[in-house]
Amino acid sequence: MSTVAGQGRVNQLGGVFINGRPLPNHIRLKIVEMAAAGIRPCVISRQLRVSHGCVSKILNRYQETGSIRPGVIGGSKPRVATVEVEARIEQLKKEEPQIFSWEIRDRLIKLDIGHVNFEKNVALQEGICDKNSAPSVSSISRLLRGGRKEDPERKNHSIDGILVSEMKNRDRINQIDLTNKTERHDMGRTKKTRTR
DNA sequence: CACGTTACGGTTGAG
DNA sequence: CCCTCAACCGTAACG
Repeated sequence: MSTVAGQGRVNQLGGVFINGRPLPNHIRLKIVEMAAAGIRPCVISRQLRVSHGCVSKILNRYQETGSIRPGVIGGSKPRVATVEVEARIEQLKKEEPQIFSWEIRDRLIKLDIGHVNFEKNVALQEGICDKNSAPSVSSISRLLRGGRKEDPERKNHSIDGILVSEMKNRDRINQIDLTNKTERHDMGRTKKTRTR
């Protein structure tokens, strides 16, 4: 194990942390275990050398989600471009090869006015897309530039799976029996040697 | 004093 | 391949 140590810093309490990164799982677990044992947050903070703000946040999150894990970092929201919209983008480009991406976007927005788009409405209701509901210019140009590497069929089920599992977790809040459950959900964090 | 909240400087990753 | 940018991070400090 590389144990690359990363950029470790030391906080006011003498605890080690990596700026911008979540606290390691074992500490998060410890925080929740101690709280479950009736230990006050301020004591947990001092003993584990984790800022009280962080203890507060983790405990709070655990109460409302039942999960020890940090939130999902990075990435971007699901594409707002539906298959319909994508088709339209490609069509516009074919009809007028010299057209600029921003013009396509512009037209997309106009075309959508007064035209009820079911897929779009669903996306809006689910907060997947904003009031503009038009793909970004960069997204359009990338698509046109041959970026076509996205799997054709959406795989929402995986997301659903995650949400469902978190919901189940939530049900366990009532009976905190961490003493023998040892919550081991360390999903393999395959370090992919970033070169950033 | 305990602790909820948030500005800040930071990282991540899908698009 | 590189860039963008919104989502998240923990600390420090305020109230």
